[in-house]
Amino acid sequence: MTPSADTLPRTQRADARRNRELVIEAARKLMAKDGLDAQMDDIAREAGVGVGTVYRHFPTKEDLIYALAEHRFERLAQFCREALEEPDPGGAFERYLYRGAELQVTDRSLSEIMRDRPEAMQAGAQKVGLLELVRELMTRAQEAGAIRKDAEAEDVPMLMCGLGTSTPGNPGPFVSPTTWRRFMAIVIDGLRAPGAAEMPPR
Amino acid sequence: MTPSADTLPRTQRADARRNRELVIEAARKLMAKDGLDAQMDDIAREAGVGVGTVYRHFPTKEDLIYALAEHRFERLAQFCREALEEPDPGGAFERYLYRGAELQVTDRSLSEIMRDRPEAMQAGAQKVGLLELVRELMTRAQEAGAIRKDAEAEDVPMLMCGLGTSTPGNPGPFVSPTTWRRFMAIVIDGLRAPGAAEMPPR
DNA sequence: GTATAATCGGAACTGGAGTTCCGGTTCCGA
DNA sequence: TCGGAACCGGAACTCCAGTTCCGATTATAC
Repeated sequence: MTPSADTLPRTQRADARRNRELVIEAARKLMAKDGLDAQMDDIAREAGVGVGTVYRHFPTKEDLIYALAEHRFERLAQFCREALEEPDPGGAFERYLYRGAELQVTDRSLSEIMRDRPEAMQAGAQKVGLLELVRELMTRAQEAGAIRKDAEAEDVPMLMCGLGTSTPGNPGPFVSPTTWRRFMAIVIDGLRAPGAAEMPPR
Repeated sequence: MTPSADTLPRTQRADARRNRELVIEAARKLMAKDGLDAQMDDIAREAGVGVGTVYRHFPTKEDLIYALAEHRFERLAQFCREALEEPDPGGAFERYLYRGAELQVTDRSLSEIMRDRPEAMQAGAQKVGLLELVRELMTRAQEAGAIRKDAEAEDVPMLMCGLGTSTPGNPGPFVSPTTWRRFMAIVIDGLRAPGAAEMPPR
């Protein structure tokens, strides 16, 4: 009898691991452009593998979306960690919002996950600890008096959801930089305001 | 020879006209609940007619969506006209934003049209003159010093697009009242701010 | 009342996207 | 080097939602 009771190799084969990465990368690229309804066949082709291979790693398209969600939220978490290094709390928080906004405007998959896949979003954000990171960033900014006290970390996703949506002047899936920057300017001023408009408790 | 050169009746048959209304009303109801991918068969059943009838009035699902868009934007236009009656310009504008927000949160079709159907939105808004109405409402508020001068009517749809999107605390298609009211409080404070954050020109 | 053209209903058709399946291929331990 | 388990590729299948089509029905003019 071999040392291990179950003879299955603990780690998957090298090519399988590599292919998994190729698929995720292909999904990231295509879904950034076409949104979550990029087709599995196209993703497979982009990755340079067959559809069968995609389905071995991700039994369902939904599973692939979950994996992608985690990947994208990890990116946002990185932004948070970098912002936490900065000395100025208010500026750090606002800069994070801008970087996040830019990512969301550039990547359809991210905004569609936030819009249409609450569970995937929840799971992905949970896994990378995004909410806590944002909360820390925000609390600092509040203690520095940079933003209103009654705002909370949970408000951020809703504020950001408005990005990545088309507007009359900007047909098509991607909004122009000036458009979303105007939006962000208003939101950030709203966050700086000392709560003039009464905000209902969460 | 009959008085009219072409013997075709100028108006369609009474039952046809009635059925057209029934279909639009059914689409309004179902798409408010299920979004734009409510199914044609279900809409027909809800209207109490056959699918064939739906397709005679609206050769394509897209055509039905266009008709619905116009219907929904007409509602927003009504809100505008009512707001224009009010004496206080700032309050009127803010009240309009809240009524619009509530409609958007209640009606998935409206937010999905604004998100995913730029042309239908453009056409519908154009037809009911919504942009001009909003502009008038906004200009008044600006002249009264209630909101920042650098905001424009075209910014409104983008601000409103964020509504009707799910957030971690609110899975499912509809957001809770407290959630969207928090969002609106921040946006309105951002609109009241005298432009502290630099806003790029449109 | 009757002719007739417009309208209706819904079964059947169609195309597209997710998923399955299995013969062929490749990696890895012995 | 060699055996075999794991993995790969992609044609084929399934399912579903939009659309078509035509015999039955009904409103309207005379």
